[in-house]
Amino acid sequence: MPSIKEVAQLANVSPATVSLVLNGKGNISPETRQRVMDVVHKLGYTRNVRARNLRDQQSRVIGYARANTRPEYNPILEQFTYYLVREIEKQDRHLLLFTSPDDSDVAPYADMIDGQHVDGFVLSYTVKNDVRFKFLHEANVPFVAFGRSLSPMDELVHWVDVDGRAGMFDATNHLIQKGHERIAIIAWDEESASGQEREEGYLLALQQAGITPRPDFTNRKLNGVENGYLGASQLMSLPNPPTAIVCVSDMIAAGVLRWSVMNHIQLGVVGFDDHPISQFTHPSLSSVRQPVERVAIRIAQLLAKQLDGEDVDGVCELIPPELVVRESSV
Amino acid sequence: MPSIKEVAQLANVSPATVSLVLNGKGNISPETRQRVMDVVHKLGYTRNVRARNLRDQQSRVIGYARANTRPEYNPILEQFTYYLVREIEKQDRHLLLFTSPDDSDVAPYADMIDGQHVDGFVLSYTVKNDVRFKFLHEANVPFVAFGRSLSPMDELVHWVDVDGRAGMFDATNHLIQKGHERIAIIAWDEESASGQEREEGYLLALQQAGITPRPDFTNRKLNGVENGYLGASQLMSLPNPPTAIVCVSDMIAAGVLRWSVMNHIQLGVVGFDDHPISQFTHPSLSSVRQPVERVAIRIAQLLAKQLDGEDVDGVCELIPPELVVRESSV
DNA sequence: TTGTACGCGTTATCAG
DNA sequence: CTGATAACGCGTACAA
Repeated sequence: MPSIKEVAQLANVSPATVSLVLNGKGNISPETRQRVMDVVHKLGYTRNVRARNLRDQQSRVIGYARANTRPEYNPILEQFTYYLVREIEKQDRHLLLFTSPDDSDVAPYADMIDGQHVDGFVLSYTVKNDVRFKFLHEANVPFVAFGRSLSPMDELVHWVDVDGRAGMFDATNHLIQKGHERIAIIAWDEESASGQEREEGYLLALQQAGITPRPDFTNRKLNGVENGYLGASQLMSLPNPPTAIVCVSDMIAAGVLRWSVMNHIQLGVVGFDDHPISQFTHPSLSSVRQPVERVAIRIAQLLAKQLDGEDVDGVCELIPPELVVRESSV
Repeated sequence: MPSIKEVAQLANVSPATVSLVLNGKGNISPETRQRVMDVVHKLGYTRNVRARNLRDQQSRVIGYARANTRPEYNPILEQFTYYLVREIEKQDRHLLLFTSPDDSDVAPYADMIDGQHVDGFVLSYTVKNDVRFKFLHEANVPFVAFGRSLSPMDELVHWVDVDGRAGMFDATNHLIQKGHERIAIIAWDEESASGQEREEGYLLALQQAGITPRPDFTNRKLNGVENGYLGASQLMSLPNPPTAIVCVSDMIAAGVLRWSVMNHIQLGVVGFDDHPISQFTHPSLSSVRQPVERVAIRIAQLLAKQLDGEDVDGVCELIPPELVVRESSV
């Protein structure tokens, strides 16, 4: 692996000159420039990124944690990660994956900072009062979150989120338009920031249609197909049961669908995420599609701004999702 | 961020001494050692990993590419990535994600090597005669592949794979035991190494049962639920159509299931991967479960061996998968 | 254009 | 036997 010194020797110039040529800086005569470039090509020289980063006191690496508390898999985050990497590479940065035993554990983040492995972070799976927001903000480490903490910290930090309230409002409203009046929801536990948003959209749509929400129509479950099945069976054994169910995720919705097919009871169902399999469940599942690519791109851009020192505090963006209507809600 | 120099000054020793203490090397008196450690703790000093890596000529980072030619998502690889990161962290290494326009494009790999971002690679989505094998082997860069190339290169490099032949043999044999005689397969294109293995298992099981394979019973599709649907409709319009279909992936199998439900035709179906949704399709899907965690752990270990210089050439491992029987094949 | 110092930790060499 | 000095890895910025 040739170094800048070898190039300098062969080109009869100083290492400094080579550096300037490589970076298009300084006043270098065309001949010298040419001579240097020739040697660079002949040797197949490529700059040692690590040396440069050491000097610049940066790593040009972004950290992104995968929590292991959620073995259920998440196609949204998988896509998100892909788009994120792609956008970050445009900035000549890279994405480093690390694990976190728990989303509310800041220790792995501290380790990454102390080891100076990363210049900043992307967070996902945010929860209410997410401790990472406070920790990273106080540590003065750049980061952008996919999702909010629904706390005052949201004013101070950078986040991009899908407007779950609008999405669930649309979903619920769509069912109302189809004639449903008894609409239930299967939501996550109250700790989930995104879950809470989606619930609010549901309630809002009911209110606007003059329907009084029934407390027993809110069923809380962890994510998962089996939990959707369970939730549906619980909701449908209520007196005066719902005729339609909105779900905070397609996994849950798939379980609801499964229950309705098994029990031969027609049910309006709308999910959330537009999971790849939604178009092929039976019946196919109406869902709220998250604009994952847009989110990833914006996050990468906001992070780059911070990293490049253009910081303005508290930039945030809410991106509206899109309702995709299929057989489960016609 | 305190440096080793500051620690040295406060402890009244030289930076070298601090380094020796930190690494438990050299002959340092207990008092000096204690004095240094006290200052280290007082300052909250952590070693600058980048400086160390520059000196050691390594990055302690493993590269892993995500190809963007396959927007369909893959829960197996998502899990795989997670387990991989976890195991690699035990080695004080990290996983760097990068994108590749195409699995058979080595340019992104070359870039990562030239930039000295990584010490080695993990490959997945291997294809027949995978060009990356040859390239990385010749470049003398350590790597371990999840999957083979079904070429002579397989003898020279390191790979770990799930025994798709055994898995598909079991799946097919299971259907034969259930009384099926006309069993078709929906496979991938012939470029896919893992796809070919699985086909062989299918053929093997038929042969062993004395069933002559029908060429028109092999249907090739790209992965995806919609393609499974299409494949099923094509196979089922053949004269003397199959009574059962094995599929190289659960995505494809889900499409087959969908077709069979829509057309009210009972069909034995077995998929491959044990996708999380398989237990909740209607009917639930029998599938071949990949031991992803074991694969990831072995890959990380084999890579570590190479990186630590214990190289032995051509270590490879075939790990048997497990058939999970559900409603679609009873 | 170039010499030189610097970023930071490690290790071989050398002095006490 | 203990610990300091200096060179090294490599690229970049500033003064000359």
